[in-house]
Amino acid sequence: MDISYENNSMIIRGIAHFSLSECLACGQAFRWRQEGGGFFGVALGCAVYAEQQGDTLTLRGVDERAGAVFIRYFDLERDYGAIKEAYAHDPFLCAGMAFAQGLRVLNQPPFETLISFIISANNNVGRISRIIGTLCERYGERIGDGYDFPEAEALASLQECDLVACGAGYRAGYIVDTASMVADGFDLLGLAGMPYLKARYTLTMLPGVGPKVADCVALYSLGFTEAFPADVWMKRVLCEAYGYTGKNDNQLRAFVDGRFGAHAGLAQQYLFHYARNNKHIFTNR
DNA sequence: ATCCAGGAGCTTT
DNA sequence: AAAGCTCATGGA
Repeated sequence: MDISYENNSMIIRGIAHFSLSECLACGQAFRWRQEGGGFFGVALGCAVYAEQQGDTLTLRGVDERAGAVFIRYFDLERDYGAIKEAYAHDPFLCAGMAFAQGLRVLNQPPFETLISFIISANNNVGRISRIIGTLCERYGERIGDGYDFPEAEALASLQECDLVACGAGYRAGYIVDTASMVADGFDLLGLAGMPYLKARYTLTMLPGVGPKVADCVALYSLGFTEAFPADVWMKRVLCEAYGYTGKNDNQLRAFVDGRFGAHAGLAQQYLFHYARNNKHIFTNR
């Protein structure tokens, strides 16, 4: 992998196992918009136009100062080839990895991830994106041609009705209350230094955050690759493709840990994307 | 019209 | 502990 900068652009050449469109359109990030041949989005305080040609990724709007955090954002320092080899014995997962060979798990800002996945509860991707977009336009900082995700303090200062007006529905109260706890000192970043299970449990102290949303935050923003967000689709996969018959959260986690191990979250991302785009393989749908 | 969506929280067995 | 009910909203 070779990194260079020119004209306020970051250019990363020689990336293997990477597809920009697969990474940005697989339900883990909600704020990138397809535009021309690439994607526009505001991330990490930069208004970015991202474009991929072969094994080269160009990020317009990212300079040397911001470069390193984007390497991490796209998870480009991780050896996905080695991880795929470790899963080569699993036929169903292999089908998923073959279906989206360039899928990676992004590392997004914790507060944005937290609020986004509180909104995701009992909701669909299209509407989740629309709600978050409205939230950013109304309460986020203007950056270039877009808006950043609002700070915790900004959301904490709102009333429930303000978030209902953004389309958040019954989750409006959860958003205000969770944002207030973060603004009031709940240490989101500190969770990354805890053992996974402790971080996961601590996250569920926040209103609107249960086991699944906690796993999304752990996986997509805190670096816990063993976290395995289990939504309705993943449960279909586990039951129908892996013979899972458990009932509660502990049983599911034990099953997943034994089956997928330390990179269960990455496996989950391949499986989720594969399942959502191949609904015909499930009987329960 | 009815069902569903990257669930969570509260109430009832 | 485990199963059941409800929650706001828009698209299919």
